[in-house]
Amino acid sequence: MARPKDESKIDAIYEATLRLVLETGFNGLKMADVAREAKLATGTLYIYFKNKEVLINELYYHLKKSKVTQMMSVYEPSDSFQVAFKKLWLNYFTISLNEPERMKFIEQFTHTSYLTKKTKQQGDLLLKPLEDFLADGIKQGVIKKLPVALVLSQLMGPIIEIVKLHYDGSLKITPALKEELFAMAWASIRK
Amino acid sequence: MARPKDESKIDAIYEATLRLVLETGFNGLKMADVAREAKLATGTLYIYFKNKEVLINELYYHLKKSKVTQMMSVYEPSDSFQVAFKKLWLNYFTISLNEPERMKFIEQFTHTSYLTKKTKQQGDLLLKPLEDFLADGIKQGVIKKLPVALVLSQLMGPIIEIVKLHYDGSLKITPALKEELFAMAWASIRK
DNA sequence: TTATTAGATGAATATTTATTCATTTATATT
DNA sequence: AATATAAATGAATAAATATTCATCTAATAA
Repeated sequence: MARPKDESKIDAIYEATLRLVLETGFNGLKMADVAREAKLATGTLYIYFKNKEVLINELYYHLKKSKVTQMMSVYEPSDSFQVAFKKLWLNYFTISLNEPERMKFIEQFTHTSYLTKKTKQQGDLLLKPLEDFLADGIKQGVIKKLPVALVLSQLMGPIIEIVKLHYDGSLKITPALKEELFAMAWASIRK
Repeated sequence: MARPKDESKIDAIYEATLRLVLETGFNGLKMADVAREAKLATGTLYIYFKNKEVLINELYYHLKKSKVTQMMSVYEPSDSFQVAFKKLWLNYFTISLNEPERMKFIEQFTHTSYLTKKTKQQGDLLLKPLEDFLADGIKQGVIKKLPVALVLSQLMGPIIEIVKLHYDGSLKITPALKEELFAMAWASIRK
């Protein structure tokens, strides 16, 4: 029996934080700036997020979850490994190019101490379906027998770097180039 | 006719800054902490570096230069492309594993606004010999015909990710694994 | 040996910024 | 409508920190 929280504010805060964090990093992020950008009073921020650290951790999980969900949405278990792999890779690459901010944010925090152990764990958990998929490829003898984490690094690494180049404006990605990059990724992990 | 600067202090400052920046990022870096860690008074820092931004920019260039120099030191022009490529790749990978802090620092700042245009330019210039080497491989028809920046991303990307895994303690790199990773890198860019 | 000069010091200053809280406002229930 | 409750506000507070500067110290050169 009172005024309800306006859930749309959470999205506005997330959006503002994402944009500003990429400019400044965690410590450079000003709560007052987030508030202004999200069109709220600073005090209102603290109704939705206990403090700056919590805000970052929740945004991290939110972004990682939305990204992984979007990526896995094209997965069809009836596909062969190769077909599914290509769908997933192209989808992931396209998503990353289209939302480089989300990718950069996730990438920026994954290996830092701003994330709590719990957030890291929860984030890693999201990748489980993908890891299972790759583990199956190894079991089938279609891709190289290596630690799954390493296969993931081999696949993610170039994408991260290439998206950054693209983001900086120093590289234009054509459809043909995309195909070529997929071929390179596949060549590197296939048996 | 006066007391001379103690150049060894620069190294101490660099070392302290590197260690602390990896914990905290640029904005989290406290000049007072740098001074304490380098065993100087805070005021002394400002004798050697005009301010925090200059310190970071100079350290970035210093680290990138030392890394590239160390990498290129194994290059012998008389080697075939393949032989030279393997030497360079293995050397770069080993160096990165041995000095992950240096790698992480460079990687952390390369695509951010803390670096001045000038520092970025100077840093890019250091890679010229490597780019020439790769361009030659393309010309010889040994590796895929693609923008050199993209070939570099394809090669650096996995290394960066794998070094982070190793740094976090979640992956041990054996000599056999190193060979395997080289093979994957080569498979991805060979024609 | 002594004068000169620049390095070294660290407390003080000036600025920035996360978080709190007294007050106001809007909504849901009665 | 009236009331109760929680959201919203933004100025005030408290804490942190980059940089400066008056003072001291040590090395050079005459």
